[in-house]
Amino acid sequence: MEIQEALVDQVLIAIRKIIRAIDLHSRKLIKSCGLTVPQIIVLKEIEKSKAPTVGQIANSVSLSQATITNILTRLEHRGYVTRTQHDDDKRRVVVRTTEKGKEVIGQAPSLLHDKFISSFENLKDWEQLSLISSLQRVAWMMDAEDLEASPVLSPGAVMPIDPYKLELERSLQSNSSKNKEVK
Amino acid sequence: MEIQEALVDQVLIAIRKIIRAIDLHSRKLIKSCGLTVPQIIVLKEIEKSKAPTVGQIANSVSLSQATITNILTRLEHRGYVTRTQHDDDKRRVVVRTTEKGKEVIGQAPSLLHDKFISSFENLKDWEQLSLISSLQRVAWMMDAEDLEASPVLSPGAVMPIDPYKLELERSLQSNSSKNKEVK
DNA sequence: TGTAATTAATTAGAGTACTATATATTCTGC
DNA sequence: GCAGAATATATAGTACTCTAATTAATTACA
Repeated sequence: MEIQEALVDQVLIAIRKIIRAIDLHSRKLIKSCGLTVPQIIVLKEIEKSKAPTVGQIANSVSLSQATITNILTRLEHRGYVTRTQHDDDKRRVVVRTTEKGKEVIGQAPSLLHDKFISSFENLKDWEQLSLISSLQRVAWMMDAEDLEASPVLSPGAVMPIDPYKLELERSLQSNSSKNKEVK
Repeated sequence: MEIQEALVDQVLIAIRKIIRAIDLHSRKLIKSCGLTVPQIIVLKEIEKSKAPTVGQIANSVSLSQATITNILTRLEHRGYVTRTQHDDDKRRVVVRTTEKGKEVIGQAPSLLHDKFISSFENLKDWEQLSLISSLQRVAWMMDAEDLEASPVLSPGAVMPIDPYKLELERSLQSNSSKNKEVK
């Protein structure tokens, strides 16, 4: 029982270290390319799904609408995106990248530390898959809370892991359509 | 090569989902107990290491000193902690929990989702250890960047995993000294 | 048709987190 | 003892993120 608690603590500690590492990396990017990780993610999403609305971006990148509005305001001020009213539905705002915006994403660096990426690439295949599977599993276990009235988890039931295997396989099959930002 | 990039993307996506889940949970805590996760972490740390200075707290919880000052200001306003000048070295500020502060940590809920914790506890032992090992490994791989002139990573070298085994074992041995916040 | 409910985006307000800078204090070397 | 270096904390400024409330536009239904 106490061991369980110590282990759960370890989970939180490890996650907070990861969060901090990602945040620090994001701040370094500001100096090297003038954009933060969230800004690059949003810019890329706009490029990927041509001329999306604010809400669509929010759904795609899993952030609140208010956050996207916030980030877009900054990107717009720097001339990387434009906001125009939707023709049919005037409540909607259509977002597009400018030429300047396209240019800056083209040369945007990797969203994860170079050291992490090289370390990751040096792992054996099964180790890579195991890492990703673990991360996705944790993400899923945390996400479950929001699914009110989710499928019954009987006490003692083993966590389903299949969704992640599926997601992983899907990503492997569709990777040819991904943009290359990692050299 | 392209598969590698898709996998690295999967890592970032999974981590961002985890970050968001933790943030959302933290915001829910504000309603249930009036404190956020970082506030609880800081409060607990003050309790644990009796009367620490601001810098000591920052080191213990791996946040910048400015962030701790920020959080302490809020905790002080609500009467959960006090700040007093150190007797010998007047640059230092000694932080202590008030009675009100001790009370509120006593009834503070878990820092991770209940669903996550119950899911985690239902995992087999090796699955729990595997999850934690993966998280710690990711944290380590990301942290490595900050260690300028770190031990040479020859191209093709396998990532060392031992530091985490050690950390894990240490936590298992010392868990009896941990406070019980998870029922 | 016209009001009510819904939907889309923004605004307001708060918390976390950083870097860089300022301020106060202590230590060091002369 | 005192000027300059080092240390500890606080402040300023920025960005991300959320929820809740507002504004504007569309849809539904009576």
